[in-house]
Amino acid sequence: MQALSTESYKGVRDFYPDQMRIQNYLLDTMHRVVRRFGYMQYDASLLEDADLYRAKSGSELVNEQTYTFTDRGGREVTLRPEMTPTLARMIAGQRKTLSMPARWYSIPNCFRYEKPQRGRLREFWQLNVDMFGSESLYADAETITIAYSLLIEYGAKPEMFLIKINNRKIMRELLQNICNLDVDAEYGVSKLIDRKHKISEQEFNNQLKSLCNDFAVEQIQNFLKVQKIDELNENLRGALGVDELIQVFKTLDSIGITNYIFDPTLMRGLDYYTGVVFEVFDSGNENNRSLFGGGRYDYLVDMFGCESVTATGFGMSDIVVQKFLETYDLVPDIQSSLDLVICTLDVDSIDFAMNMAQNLRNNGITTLVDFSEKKLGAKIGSANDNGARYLICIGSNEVASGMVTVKHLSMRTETEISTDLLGDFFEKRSLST
RNA sequence: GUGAUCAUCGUCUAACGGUUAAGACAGCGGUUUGUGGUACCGCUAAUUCGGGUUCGAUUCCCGGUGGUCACCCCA
Repeated sequence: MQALSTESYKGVRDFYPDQMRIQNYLLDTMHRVVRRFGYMQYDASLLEDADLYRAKSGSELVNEQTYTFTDRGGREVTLRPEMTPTLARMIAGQRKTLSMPARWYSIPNCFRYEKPQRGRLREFWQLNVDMFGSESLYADAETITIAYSLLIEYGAKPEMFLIKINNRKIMRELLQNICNLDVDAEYGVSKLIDRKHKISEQEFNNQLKSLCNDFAVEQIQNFLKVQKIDELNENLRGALGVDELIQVFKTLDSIGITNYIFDPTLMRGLDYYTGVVFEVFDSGNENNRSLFGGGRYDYLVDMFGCESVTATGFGMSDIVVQKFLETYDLVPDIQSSLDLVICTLDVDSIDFAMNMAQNLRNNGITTLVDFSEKKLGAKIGSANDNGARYLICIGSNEVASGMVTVKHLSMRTETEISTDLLGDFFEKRSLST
């Protein structure tokens, strides 16, 4: 019989303890920062009815880029490729009873059937932060502030990343009302602008000319050259989207966030965005890559047949954050931690040690009993490697006398104490060190 | 999905169309039978899989698998 492979399934990761500590750090930081803004956690199953994604994005996506299968009852099931449709479903389901605005977050694992690459795997964890039921632009500003705060909390400096901001409404005003494009042409131009940085100037202009007339081409080219919001030409200055952005920028300024720019070329791929959109970029010279982003999507809940609920939010994947932190050497060296390791010196002392350890654990002290038959020196070494703060050896002397020697491993000090008093000893110590 | 590129002990590296595939780290054991990781010695452990060329393939060729890069897509 052929041996089974020890490799994990294609495109997913095993989290050995060393990686799990990092993963926990990444996710714990997300929880901490987002809760600090008053957001409440929700979650759902990773299984969803495949129709949920068909409704939103067309069947091609569902069939080719998701894990979709038929269950024993003949239902089409999809492993969630993202959280937003699930969230919209949950919001719609409780539409009448939720108090708005609702500030919700989640860190689901999501699955995409794609060819894996670095930073892009088939399973990933994605922080989702969303606010429902507020059409205020302060909601958009708050969302961007959370995104900013997360990276700062991870240890990033503002100059390490750049927040690009745009408003879909400006583009819609330009393409629909000023250039008078039909729906197809508008869609084509949008996709083209999204790809602008990937193709040459020449190529871009050629494709643009094939999509719309000379007047529109000139308008669009002029618009895309704009560097600052107040440089927008007369036609657009009065547009609703411009005023909205000015207000969001004012709020960001008042908070002290300076590493943002207005970027007229920023589209974000998603069709469901309706207003302010933003995307955070690594500002390092080598990889100017997109880290994550989000924006306003006011009509997504409509597909559940209920009253519209305004919404704004963003998503951020664990993998992208980790790669970003690695390039700036910001991944902390996290040690596992143990309050105490008890080393047994002979087999007859193990029961005594086990009993002692259990009493300490009942007092909330993290205690490991090393009952292996290794040399004592090796046991002390591995206690150190495991991040233990204190060490106690138990042999026949200790069992007979009830007195133990507590070693503080890093300070190399020893304290002799009765086993009865150990609970108090650690309770006092854990408060101080 | 398309194209490119890579694949050697658990990890990082070395070597070669030909005798037993080398080293370091890690792990385990010993020198040391109740107290600090050291030092010294030893042990464990690999050519991704399948096919082809060849007297002989880990090496060359083809294919699979997996990683990486670009495209596609990026929710």
